Amino acid sequence: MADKAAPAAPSRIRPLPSWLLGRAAARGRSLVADALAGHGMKMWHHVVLAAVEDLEPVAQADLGRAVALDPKDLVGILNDLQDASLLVRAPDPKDRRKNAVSLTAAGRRRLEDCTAAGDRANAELLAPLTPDERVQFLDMLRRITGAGGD
Amino acid sequence: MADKAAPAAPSRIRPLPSWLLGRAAARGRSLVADALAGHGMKMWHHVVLAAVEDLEPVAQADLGRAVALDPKDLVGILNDLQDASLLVRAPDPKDRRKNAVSLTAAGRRRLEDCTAAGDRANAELLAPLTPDERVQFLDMLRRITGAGGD
DNA sequence: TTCTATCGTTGGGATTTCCAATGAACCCGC
DNA sequence: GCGGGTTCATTGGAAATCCCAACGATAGAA
Repeated sequence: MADKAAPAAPSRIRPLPSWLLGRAAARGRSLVADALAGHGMKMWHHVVLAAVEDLEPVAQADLGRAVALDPKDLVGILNDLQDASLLVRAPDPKDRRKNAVSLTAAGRRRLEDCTAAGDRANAELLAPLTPDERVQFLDMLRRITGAGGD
Repeated sequence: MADKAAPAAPSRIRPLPSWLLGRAAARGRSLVADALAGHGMKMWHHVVLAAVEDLEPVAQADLGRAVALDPKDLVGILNDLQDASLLVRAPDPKDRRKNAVSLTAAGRRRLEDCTAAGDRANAELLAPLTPDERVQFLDMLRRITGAGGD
């Protein structure tokens, strides 16, 4: 468990915020991916499932725009989730081009499981920070991501 | 300029630190990539060039371990950098299996350019933070990446 | 009607990341 | 010296991610 000696990055690279940020994000993604894998889900499955909960019933195009996912990739995700009976695609009587995507009861339960798993992974991710620091950290992240503009 | 409306992530996903971290890291990578592209470089080109500066003369295997890059990918990066006359691979007389990788004068100049470009990109990335916050932010990132353990 | 745009879907390309195998060269113990 | 195991640089390719183009079907506007 300790033989994964992470060598220090080059001296010019190590102090770069973008580098640290990339490393931290990679750790976060790894933790979350592991947690979700326990429920047979991947990150985008979780994201799409959560988006459907927010917007249901929702057309695929709107869904894709909501999560900034390519329509092609969304089809694959939705196929996976529908094959697992976590959501359904129903024809929209108002517009026969559209699929009204909605969660199933199993989808809602799975979403709860994934949310719990994701929260645990994130708790582990932020474990090195004090509660006050976590609040500050998230606030800084929101500002950096341009939550207010661009 | 405002038609790049970034839709809000799902309510269950948006507050996740791992999600924010991923978004912030993506922004950082994008900014740095754009800055480096102006010098015809990519992120790994910059990282490898900086690692060579730290370790030269260095064998490729050691270099790969230092930056945690797959040997195959390192070959491609080194080919690019050598084709651009930024570094040289010299046979190691002590061990004929090894290539002693060293910077050229042009490589050193390019590294300075990339460092300046990277610093500018990172300044833009952290622009929303006050100087004090930047110090705190980097400290938190270092702790999260497990700079002190794991 | 006809023209334009959007829907879900399919196909494919570019990029990144990772693993396996090769031939050459090294080191160690005999 | 000489085998056995290891490391070196390199090659080949799988898998995942991301992005763009096009299609038939459908809707809405002129």
